[in-house]
Amino acid sequence: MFTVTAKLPGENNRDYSYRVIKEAIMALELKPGQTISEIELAEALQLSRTPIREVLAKLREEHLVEVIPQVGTYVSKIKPKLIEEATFVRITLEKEILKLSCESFPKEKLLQLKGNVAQQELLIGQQGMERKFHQLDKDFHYIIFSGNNKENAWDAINRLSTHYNRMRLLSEMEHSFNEAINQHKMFIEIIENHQAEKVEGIIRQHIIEPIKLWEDLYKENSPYKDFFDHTYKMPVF
Amino acid sequence: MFTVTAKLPGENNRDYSYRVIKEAIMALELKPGQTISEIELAEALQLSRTPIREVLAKLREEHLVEVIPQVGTYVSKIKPKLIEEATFVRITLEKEILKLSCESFPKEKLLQLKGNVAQQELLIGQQGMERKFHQLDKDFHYIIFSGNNKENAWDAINRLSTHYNRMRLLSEMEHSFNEAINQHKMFIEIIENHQAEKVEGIIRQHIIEPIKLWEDLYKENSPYKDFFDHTYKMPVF
DNA sequence: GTTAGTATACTAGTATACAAATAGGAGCGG
DNA sequence: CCGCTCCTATTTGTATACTAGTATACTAAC
Repeated sequence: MFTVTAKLPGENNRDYSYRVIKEAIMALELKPGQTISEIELAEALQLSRTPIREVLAKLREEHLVEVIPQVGTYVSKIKPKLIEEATFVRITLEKEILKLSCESFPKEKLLQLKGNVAQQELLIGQQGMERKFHQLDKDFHYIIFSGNNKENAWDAINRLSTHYNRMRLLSEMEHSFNEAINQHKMFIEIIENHQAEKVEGIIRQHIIEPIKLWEDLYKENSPYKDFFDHTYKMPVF
Repeated sequence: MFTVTAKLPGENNRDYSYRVIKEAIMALELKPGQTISEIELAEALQLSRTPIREVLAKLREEHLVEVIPQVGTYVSKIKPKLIEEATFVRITLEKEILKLSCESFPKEKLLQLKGNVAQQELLIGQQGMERKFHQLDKDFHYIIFSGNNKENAWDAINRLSTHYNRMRLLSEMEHSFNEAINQHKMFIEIIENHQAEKVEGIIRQHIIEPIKLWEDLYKENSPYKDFFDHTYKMPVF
């Protein structure tokens, strides 16, 4: 049904199944709109329904599944409205965080940023490294927030970005991530040289770029058409 | 143990217990640091542990309870770091939303805002109306976000504001909310007259004002001292 | 008196049995 | 052939029994 990785040490069954199921949804292995029953999941993970139910409750909070009582559970289709709101929140908060970083930023975190980008560059030209790159990308932005002591703010963004990130995966499967890496380098430059005036432009670009072509994925003749919830109007960027 | 209100129609046991337990925590009826066992809660609500467990998992996500396996469940103490992050996120996002509102805002929502403020004014001078006022206050800000189609952004703020809001309740139990009502009126004025340049000041004031005196609550000789988690450093405003 | 070991009671984690509600199809009457 | 009714299979919702880890109070040895 989906990739079941090994249970990590110190992980209880709930945390374990949360990790595995969420990864499957975010990697589009469990497809938007697909039916998933509690029993199916429990059997796939060799567990009882109890921990699975608690995981589904959590995923429902993140808009990743929808539960209809006595009927079934579905993977949420990608909703344009949630993409738009995530975009708004990310741009607004990340702009402010980057400006703060221009005033002061811990040296140690700056080193972490550089190390992270170095790892990103190692992936250039390789195939099938999308998931690895996405993890590094998320780490990169988390480091910036953490350098400003705003870890929970990043968590809030992350929870709201589930639909944005799934769409981004679709749109990047056919594109390279060179551009994103260059932008990350510019982030570091801006922080190091205190160029707060450059923040506005680069942030907007960095966040909107990956989803600019999303109309192609959304429209009638796209193979991914059914992944989207068409009951919501498509916002314009 | 705590106030158990009646079950609303169409509410399943999980939604019901979530509402009741969260209200009790947010109203400080269940005190920060207090132990609450699943069995206790189940008995108080006349339910089994299953729905209670799912509620506790949800509340843990919102940083409202902490679960230590095989030991117990506690109401989270108020953490300065979470207050600071909530303040940052609220100021940043709400500033941007109010600026957007200056460009355009639905007439119908503007009427809702005015109706809401009218209700707030009816509470002036009355005692014990803190909870009612807080509900109206939350509604007021929600209406603004909803007028910009950013309902989920508000939800994200709200989830992050659980510690901010509990502290605010403490600090307002001895103060009036006249000032807040006046600020709400100014919000409406700003939107109606497109005075984007006034946004910055009023937002900062509105969000920081209620927690300015919080050092009094936090320090050694305060009766509420134990409500706070002193392992975190206190940020400065 | 102090300390190490042990029994016990309490906790959350998990599995399972049962209830309630819905959807879909078989069967029947028109 | 169409439409209605009822039954059944399947789903999530709930309750309960069991497992395993933890803290604590008690006991016995030093």
